[in-house]
Amino acid sequence: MEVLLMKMQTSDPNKSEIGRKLQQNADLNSPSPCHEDLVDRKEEDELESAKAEMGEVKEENERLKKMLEKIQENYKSLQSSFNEILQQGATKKSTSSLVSSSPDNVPEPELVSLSLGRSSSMESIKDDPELKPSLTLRLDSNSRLSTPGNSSEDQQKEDGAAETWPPSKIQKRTTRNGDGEDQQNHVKRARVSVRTRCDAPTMNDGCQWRKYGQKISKGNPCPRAYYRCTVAPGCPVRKQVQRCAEDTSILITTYEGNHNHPLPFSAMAIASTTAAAASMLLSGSSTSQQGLNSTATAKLSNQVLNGFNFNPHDNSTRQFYLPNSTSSPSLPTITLDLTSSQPPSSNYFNRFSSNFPSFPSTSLNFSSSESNILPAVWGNGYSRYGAQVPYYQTRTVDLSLGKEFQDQIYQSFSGNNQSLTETLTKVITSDPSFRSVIAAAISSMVCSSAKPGDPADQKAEKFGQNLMQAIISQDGKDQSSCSSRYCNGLASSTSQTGSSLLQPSFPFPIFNSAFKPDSDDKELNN
DNA sequence: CGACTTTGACCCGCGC
DNA sequence: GCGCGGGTCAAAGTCG
Repeated sequence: MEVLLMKMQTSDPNKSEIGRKLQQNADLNSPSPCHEDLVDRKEEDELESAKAEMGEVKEENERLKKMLEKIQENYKSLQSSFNEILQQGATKKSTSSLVSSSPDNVPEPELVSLSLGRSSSMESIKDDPELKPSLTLRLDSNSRLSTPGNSSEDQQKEDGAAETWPPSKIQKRTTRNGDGEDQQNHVKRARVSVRTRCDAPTMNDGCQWRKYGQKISKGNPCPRAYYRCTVAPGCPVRKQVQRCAEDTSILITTYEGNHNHPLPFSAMAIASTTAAAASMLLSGSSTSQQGLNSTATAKLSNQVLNGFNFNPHDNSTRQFYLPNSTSSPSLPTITLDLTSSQPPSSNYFNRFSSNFPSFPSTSLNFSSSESNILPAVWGNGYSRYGAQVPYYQTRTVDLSLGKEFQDQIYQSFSGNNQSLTETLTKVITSDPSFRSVIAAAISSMVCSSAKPGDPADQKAEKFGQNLMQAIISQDGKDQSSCSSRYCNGLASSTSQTGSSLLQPSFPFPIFNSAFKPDSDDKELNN
């Protein structure tokens, strides 16, 4: 924005200078000595170049003006939508609580079908109530956004919730090792399992990992490898890598914990996505009476996580059961299934790339399925290896987005309909948990822009910033969603050592502005 | 030589 | 109490 203003300002001096030159040129048209002809030519050249320069600057200014207008429009629509939603928020909450309690007092299954992939293959099992597993994903979580005002104790509790690894063992082990971590909260833990097609032994997710163990787990001939993050000493993040028994081309990477250090740029995508997913899961299990045994699957396009190096080569949507060992029944696990890729032609966001050349081939592949989608890992209630996964009766929270949503987004991007931000706002604000996932996905999109610094890249980045700022400022207002917590989760530990530590790893002002919502208007209005 | 991997031993929780 | 299985440790080996 500042660049634009500077350029607009600098264009005026150009004009006046050129005017002066024109005047000089007119004066010089009168007969003059021969040696002055050379001076004339020089000045003519200068004039020509100045004219050309001016033209370029004008064009650029026009472009930037249009960008500015569009951004401002988007911002205004976002703001008005949020205001609307804020006003309606109280009524919505009461109605949703009414809806959730079924009239016949039959406890409904609580399924969170966060289906960001496009799959309808699970419809076959949707109607069987026994097959509906449990994920208590309470969207009106009691958890509160950790703001700078919050005590560090709160944050530690929150951190301990998501970052404790291993759950209870480490408590005893750490006494041996001397790692003083807060292991109090054994209940709030979450794993994020990412299923990808990958030929390499592990996915390149941008982080540094050190292998500390390998085991042959029961039911899967492929050994499971244990890694811990070595980016910073004492980082609690672990990951398990194991190939799927049914299809060895599928790599199941299970992450647990949040990084307590600034992340490499390339690791942002996966970290934010998994943190969002984990946070989403925890927001449910934290408030659920019965939801400790929750498992969820979020089917994301395999291109959403741009930090990954893997090559999807299978367009078919297949369902797999995770080995019981991977989807440990004792831990809430959310599975990001990236194995069902889509042909590029069917991908709306790929189509956007024509309008936004700097957008990477990232796709938010929202499900077009109209139904509740059961995650692959749930299957028929039993893992393929015979271990029963106990389910609890739960409430249905369907986050799957229909084709209408896709069309709206596409049309918005095409300029045929309401603005994209307006559309996204409607969808995002309709569910706080979904906001976190959107924020993560968008961050990964913006993160991976190919050519930093070019105008289109800045445009894309601005868009992401606006959207995410709106998302998180909304979070800050209702204090109940998890997207802000996921941001805090990423930043939480750093806040103990210094608030500025995280900043380099988050290229977006959004993460900073989340803690100072008042700055939003100033920044965007400038 | 340091960082990383391998691998057998060990610890612990859980189910029977 | 016992055995099983998951997860971790740590010494030895490997690699750059």
